[in-house]
Amino acid sequence: MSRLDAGSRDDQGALFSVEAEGPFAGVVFNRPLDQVFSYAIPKRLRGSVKVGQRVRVPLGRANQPITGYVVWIEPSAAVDPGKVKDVLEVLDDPPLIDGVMLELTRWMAGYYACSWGQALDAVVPAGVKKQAGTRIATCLIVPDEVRLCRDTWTLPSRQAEILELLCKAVGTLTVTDVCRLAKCTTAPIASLRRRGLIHTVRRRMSRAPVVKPSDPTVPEDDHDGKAPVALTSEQSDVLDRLAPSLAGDAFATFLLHGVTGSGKTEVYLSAIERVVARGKEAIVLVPEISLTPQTIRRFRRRFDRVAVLHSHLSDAERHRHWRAIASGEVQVVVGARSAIFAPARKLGLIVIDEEHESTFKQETTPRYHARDVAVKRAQLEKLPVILGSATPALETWANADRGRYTRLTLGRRVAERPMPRVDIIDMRREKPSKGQPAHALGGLMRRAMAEALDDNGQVILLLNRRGFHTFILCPKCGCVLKCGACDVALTHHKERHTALCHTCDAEYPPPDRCPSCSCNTLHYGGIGTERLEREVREAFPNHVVRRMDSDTMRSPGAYEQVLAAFRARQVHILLGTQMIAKGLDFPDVTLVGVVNADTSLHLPDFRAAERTFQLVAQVAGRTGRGERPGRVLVQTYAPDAPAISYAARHDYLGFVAQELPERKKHHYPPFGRVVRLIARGPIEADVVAFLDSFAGVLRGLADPGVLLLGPAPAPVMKIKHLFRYHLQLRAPTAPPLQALLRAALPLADPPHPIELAVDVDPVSLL
DNA sequence: AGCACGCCGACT
DNA sequence: GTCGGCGTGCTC
Repeated sequence: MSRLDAGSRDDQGALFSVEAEGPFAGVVFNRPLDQVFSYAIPKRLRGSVKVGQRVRVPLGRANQPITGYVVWIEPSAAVDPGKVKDVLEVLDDPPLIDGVMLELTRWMAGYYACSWGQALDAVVPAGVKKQAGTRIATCLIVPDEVRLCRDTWTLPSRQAEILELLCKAVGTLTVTDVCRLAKCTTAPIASLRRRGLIHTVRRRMSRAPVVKPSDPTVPEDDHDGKAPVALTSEQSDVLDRLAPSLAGDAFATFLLHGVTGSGKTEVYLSAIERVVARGKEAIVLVPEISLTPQTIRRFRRRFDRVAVLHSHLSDAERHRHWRAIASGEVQVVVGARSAIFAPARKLGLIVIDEEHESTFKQETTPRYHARDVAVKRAQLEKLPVILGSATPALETWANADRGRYTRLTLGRRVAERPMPRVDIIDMRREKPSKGQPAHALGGLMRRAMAEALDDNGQVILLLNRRGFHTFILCPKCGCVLKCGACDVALTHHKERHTALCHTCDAEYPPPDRCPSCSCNTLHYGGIGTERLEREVREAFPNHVVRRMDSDTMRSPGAYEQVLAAFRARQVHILLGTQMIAKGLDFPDVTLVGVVNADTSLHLPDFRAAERTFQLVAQVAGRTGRGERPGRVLVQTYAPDAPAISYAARHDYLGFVAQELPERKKHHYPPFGRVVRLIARGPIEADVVAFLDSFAGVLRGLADPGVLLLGPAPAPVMKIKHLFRYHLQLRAPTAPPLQALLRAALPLADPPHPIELAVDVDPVSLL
């Protein structure tokens, strides 16, 4: 796009002869308007409007002022000169967005079917847009000639004092600063100003930076990530393969396939060291759940200037980090999904850890996948990107097979530690004793836990379901209690004394009568983490048990506190949802138990098997990480399901070999692309009618290679009183789908209040 | 997406 | 006669 660098030519605009006053600014908006609008730059703003800034401009018949992004500067407007309006105001200086980000967002707009302006708006954090943590202050300036001969005037004492203060101050002082320092009102300042001895400028300034005390809950005595450890031979082989890319300026994508415990992080750190040594910067994306103080410390120990972008930063903190990164003060940015848009200007490397994680996919518009955006950004900036995982997404694996990504393998754990032995427990044979409520833990699991604990080991138990009972059923009429707003079964949370909807968080008093037939024989069933915790406490009364799920981890710092206690061996059994499955590294864990491997296996989603495999393989990797060997027990009712049996053998390749043909059969990724269109609205019939008619439009426009399925009710039919229907478009490659969306979406006109969402490369089909 | 324009129904 | 319903079409 030669137009993108037109910004550098804006002062030459006068060379082009145009009838209206040029140059013009091309502006896009956070609206579904797929056009770039031209605005004239008025004389008073000549030279100060730059590409990548936000501007206020009038739009529409009412000339409503609206904020837009300048995407280029052009010598002449491509529309009727009579229609062109003036830019009203420039909002940012220096510009927020650089040329690479403009190109990246433009690609996102095309790929994810939104407008350029919507993509841009999603990339800039709210705190940056609001300029949080800054305000416009009146600064007091002493002209040099006054400063040099200030003794020549005789002034009232207050004014003399203030003038002296201003001359000696390092940096500029504001009116409020002076009032505070000189303990005076604004009156003497105003007098000085009237005499012409000082003048004022209005300037946007950051508020006094808040000094944060270091977090006392974080223990410092950690063993991991001290000085660079000696690399294993595999690690240094991998690094040798990466070396040319780390030293050069070429686009390359690497898949780092490393089994759990093989030391992927050490490879990242060493790779980053090399690009930092060249004066370049790196972005490291990790799933939000991995942004623990431990991870962060590991990076801070190796690099002086690390910016960490959590989801819990305040607007002001986020703004400060953004500015620090943009001004080159940061070597390494570590963050979750949105950190891929960090405004690093000398980027040399991008790392995506746990690249298979679905949290990299944004579930609101624009529904981008940070891994795929990362690869695009790397391509635009000509730099290497490393995608790391023990269980790569099948799409990534296929890209490596096709030669688009370079595969690097860490097949062995560090220190020659063996992979833990995994045993599958067929729960169909573990009969509960009659009349007793079902137990979460079978006899084999209990014995293994007792052995591990007796042997001074620690235990991790995974159960991917929150709550006490997971359903409430009426045996008389057969109905399952559902949320009033959603098509979702309620979960009984005993501690909170509530029946909870996990979709909309609505709380109901736990009923004792069936709402439809009024019988009082309601059956509470199913086992969640809360109930598992009680069972474990009863079975192991002499051991300390801690539960980790989003209910117990509500207060900030709770997560780290529990992990610190577990590390200090004050806790013997740690149980929880998938938040305990990933990335934890505790050397004394000798047993991992998967309480129910089947929770995600039967979901109506083509990735159900892949997810189950990943979860079991990841949690299995939490053991055998120290001197002592580890063991894994997996309870399941589907011991023959490939997802489970291959995970038990640590056999990623075997799983892939069996799963890929299944995908191929149905033209699912990686053998084709999927776009999902979701319509939602409060009246079911209207949603159906709209999606039916839009499906007709799509059929009329689609070329023969595109398969259209639906409309059908979404698996979760109703969320927050809104009925959801969807349809799927599938094609062997992306371009026909892109073309279809481009042609059809402008014709989609969902009648209010129906909304239509477009999900390109959906990660969840629920 | 907003917003104005415009063309039809029940009210001072 | 006019206030206001929301269908249509445009936005530099």
